[in-house]
Amino acid sequence: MLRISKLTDYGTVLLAHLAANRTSVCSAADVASATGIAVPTVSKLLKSLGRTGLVTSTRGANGGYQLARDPREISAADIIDALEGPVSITECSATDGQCEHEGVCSVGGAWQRVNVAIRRALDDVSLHDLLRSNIPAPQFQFAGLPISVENKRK
Amino acid sequence: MLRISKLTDYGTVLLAHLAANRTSVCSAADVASATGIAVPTVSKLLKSLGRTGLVTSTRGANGGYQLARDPREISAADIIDALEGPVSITECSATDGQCEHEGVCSVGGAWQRVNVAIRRALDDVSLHDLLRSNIPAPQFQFAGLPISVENKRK
DNA sequence: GGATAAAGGACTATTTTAGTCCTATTTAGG
DNA sequence: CCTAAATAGGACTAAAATAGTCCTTTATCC
Repeated sequence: MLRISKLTDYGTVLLAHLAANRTSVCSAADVASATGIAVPTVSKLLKSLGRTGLVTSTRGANGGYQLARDPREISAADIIDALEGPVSITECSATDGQCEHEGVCSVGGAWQRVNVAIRRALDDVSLHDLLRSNIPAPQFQFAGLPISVENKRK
Repeated sequence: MLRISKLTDYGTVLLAHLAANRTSVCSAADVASATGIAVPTVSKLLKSLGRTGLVTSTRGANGGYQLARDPREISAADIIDALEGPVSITECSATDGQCEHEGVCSVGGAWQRVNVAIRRALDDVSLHDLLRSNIPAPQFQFAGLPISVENKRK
């Protein structure tokens, strides 16, 4: 466990697509069909990424999204922060001083240091790095169109 | 976000208590009253920790739990593994090869490396380390008994 | 044999996450 | 200036994970 949410994982896929198409403006629908993730979900994610400044948006006809800056300048921590709020391994370390077990908790500050270590690991990996390990993925297609595999049950 | 569950956090507090009382056998009730965490919850956690070998248990009258090994030999990763299953930042990296987006996912292997970094951070911190940062905690007491503050709402 | 304590597991409630949809606003282009 | 194509924002629902409780069984001490 200790995992990022599915949505954050999707978000990374979306950013990867935008990074691979930096020159063009991509609509949510474009990105959705390219990645196989449902349109409403893509839309929701890109909105969040827009609010936090990882992508820029253009409204109106021919509008869409673009990566806001170089993939080297976007870290894994940025992505997680944007979609899940600030990285922090325990509740305490986020809203510090508010822990209900404060009087009893003998561990408190301990996790903070773990947190710093994790934070550093996440800061050190950029979107560009994430893309480099990209083995060009075979894509499921039918009649030339990528097939959405979302919502399939195991 | 990207946090450990509340139960794992509690688990660490329990282990900290056992570490501080290595010489004696502590019953679940003892630990509960010392930490202010509800008995059934403590019991559930200690059972899990027993199954995964972080604590040893003695059944019957005067039974209870003891830390299985030196606090230096128990890492944060061990604790998380015991209570949440194997650390892994995405679903894919846990049950690899089973991702439903496999054909479309261009990011896959990327998170794995982030995962390794996090894993390393968690392996490097031992229960003993967690205790060192322990500022002796003031405890809420009433008539000499520690007060459980669990289930208080904000 | 009775009391104490863990083992195991079933069960419920709560919270979080995922996913959808509706309405308003912005912009390009005929 | 009207229409179509987009994003913005937020309400809402459904599903899943988490937290927490309780009950029954088994082991051990005295």
